[in-house]
Amino acid sequence: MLCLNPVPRSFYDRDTITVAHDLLGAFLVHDVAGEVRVGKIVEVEAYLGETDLAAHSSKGLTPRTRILFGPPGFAYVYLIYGMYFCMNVVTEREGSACAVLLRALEPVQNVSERTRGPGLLCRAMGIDLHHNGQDLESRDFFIAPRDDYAPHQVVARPRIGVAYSGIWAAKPLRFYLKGNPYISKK
DNA sequence: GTAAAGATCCAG
DNA sequence: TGGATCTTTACA
Repeated sequence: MLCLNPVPRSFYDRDTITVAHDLLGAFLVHDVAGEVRVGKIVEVEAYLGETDLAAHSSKGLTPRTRILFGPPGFAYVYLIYGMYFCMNVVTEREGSACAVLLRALEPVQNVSERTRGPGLLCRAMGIDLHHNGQDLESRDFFIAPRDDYAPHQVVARPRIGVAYSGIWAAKPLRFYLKGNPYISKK
C-alpha cells in the first residue's frame, strides 16, 4: 500500500526547473467519488513566466492567466483545441507566473485510460476546468513525493507545440524519465 | 463584432 | 495531412 501525502507548499515555492525535475517520479493523486486515482509523473515541461514567449503568462495578467500569477501550489487547468484539458502546477512566488505542465503519467492505481500526453492525462485522471485554481494542498487532489530510493535518469529536450515562440522554442525545458514507455513523444 | 490560432490527439 | 471543436486574444 502506497503512503500518499501531499508535498508541502514550499515544494512549489522554488525555482521552476528544480520543481520540474523533482516532479518526475512523483505521484499525482485524485480522489474521484471515493475512487483514488494515482499516476506517476514521467514527463513535464517548465514555463518560466512573462518573459517566456511560449508561456500563457507572456500575454500578461488576464482572466484566464490569473491563477498563473497567484501563489504556488495551485492547479492551472485550461481547455486546448476545443477538446482537451491541460494541467499545470503553479511554481515560485506569487506574481512570477511560472508553472510546470504535466505531460504524461505512468498508471499506478485506478487509471484505465491512456495517460500519454497532456490531454489524455487529464481525461484519464478526471481533471477538467473546475480544477482550475484548485489548491494542491487538499486531501482529494494533490501530488505526493517520489521514492528517493528509486533513482532515475532525466532527459532534457525542447518543448512540444511551441514552435511559434522564437528562441524559447529551442530551450530544453521538457523533462522526462529516460526509457519510460509512457513518454508522449520521442 | 469578427477572425485566427492554439502547451492536442487520432484517423486515413 | 487534416478534422474535431471552442476559448482566448487581437484588431477593426
